[in-house]
Amino acid sequence: MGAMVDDTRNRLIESALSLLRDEGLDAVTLRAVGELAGLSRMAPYRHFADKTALLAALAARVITDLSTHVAAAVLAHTGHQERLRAFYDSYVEYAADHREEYRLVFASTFSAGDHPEMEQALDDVMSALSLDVADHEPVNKAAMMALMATAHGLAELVTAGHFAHKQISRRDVIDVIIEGTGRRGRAGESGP
Amino acid sequence: MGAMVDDTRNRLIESALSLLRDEGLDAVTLRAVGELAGLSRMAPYRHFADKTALLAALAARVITDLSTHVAAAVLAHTGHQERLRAFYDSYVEYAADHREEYRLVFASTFSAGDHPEMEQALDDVMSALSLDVADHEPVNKAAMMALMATAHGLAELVTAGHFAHKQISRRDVIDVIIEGTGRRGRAGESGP
DNA sequence: ATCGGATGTTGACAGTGTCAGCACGGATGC
DNA sequence: GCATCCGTGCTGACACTGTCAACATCCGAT
Repeated sequence: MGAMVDDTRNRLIESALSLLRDEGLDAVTLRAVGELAGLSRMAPYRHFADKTALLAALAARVITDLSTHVAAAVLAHTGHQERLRAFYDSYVEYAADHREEYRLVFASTFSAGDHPEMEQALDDVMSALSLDVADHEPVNKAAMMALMATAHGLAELVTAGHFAHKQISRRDVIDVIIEGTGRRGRAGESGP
Repeated sequence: MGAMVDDTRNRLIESALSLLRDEGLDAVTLRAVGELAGLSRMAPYRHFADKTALLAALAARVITDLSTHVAAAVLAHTGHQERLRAFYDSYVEYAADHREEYRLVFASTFSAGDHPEMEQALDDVMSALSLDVADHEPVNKAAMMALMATAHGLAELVTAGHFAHKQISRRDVIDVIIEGTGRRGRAGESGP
């Protein structure tokens, strides 16, 4: 296939990421991406089926970044409660600090299940993070899902500005959640 | 201002909603909306500042619908645990049955805080629903936020297809969540 | 040396949101 | 009664987008 591990392909993703960060999703146009990568518009079509394929690849990259960030934070703590807090804190922190990127991952433009690369990245993140949070004990799938749903919901409310606007601190909300979540997360009752 | 309580304005919103439901967000173009309302393209501009303003108004409408649906389900039950379950169930159900509409509400196209009409609708929903769920006892803001975050996170994972694809039932995940959430949701410790 | 495929380029096109400018119609002033 | 104005609607034009075709180039295998 491509030259050295698909060099230009990565350069295109990197260009798209840069545009997304600096100027928002609207600025990520194929023409702009191509130009920033030192190529012409249609160049991306030699590496991606269409624009959404490029965005999906970019989303996969973002997911990996998020995962790295959160995993590092979680593993820096010991004890279930502490890791759980580190998980929520770092997850929301990443989303807040990388608003445009985070929102891209859940953007409505791709049905998520359409792009295997992205689906794969999401699966990896979920199982890996759940394992870390639960101190590497087996985790049941439903609990894993609940964990991710809660984290994501928090992140969206934060990136949508529903915290800053009101007089609510992230910390308080996470406290409330942990209070309830602390007792779950390990293997247990249900499971297909 | 407009004629009878802004008749055409509502007709435009209704047309946009119809398009959104039947053909997805991409099909909601100003030209199509105008035509479906029996008008020309630029007509919407006499009632909305630009396209995102129309979408925001539409989103506000969807939020109200969602709220009605969930409130009815919650109030049909008694007891904290039962209402909590009804809340999650009906919320997720609405999102699953009105995928495109639900995703519009949290679409990245508007920063949410930009459009007061929508912000207002969201605030109303949150406080009203939280009150219902908590059996009309005072609710602390952080708990309210936690409730909404969890419900929204669940809804997004469902509409993104992350449940159907895997072998996980909504029910199991909601069970796990309720198990932890049951003890919160009332007024309590913290406060601004 | 030559062929083929991968990679990249420009031309063209339909579709989009939006800015101007013009047309109508009813309410309001005298 | 007439003039005026403003809310509402329309078409024309424009810049920009994603994408299809068709053409150029280069490098490795035959």
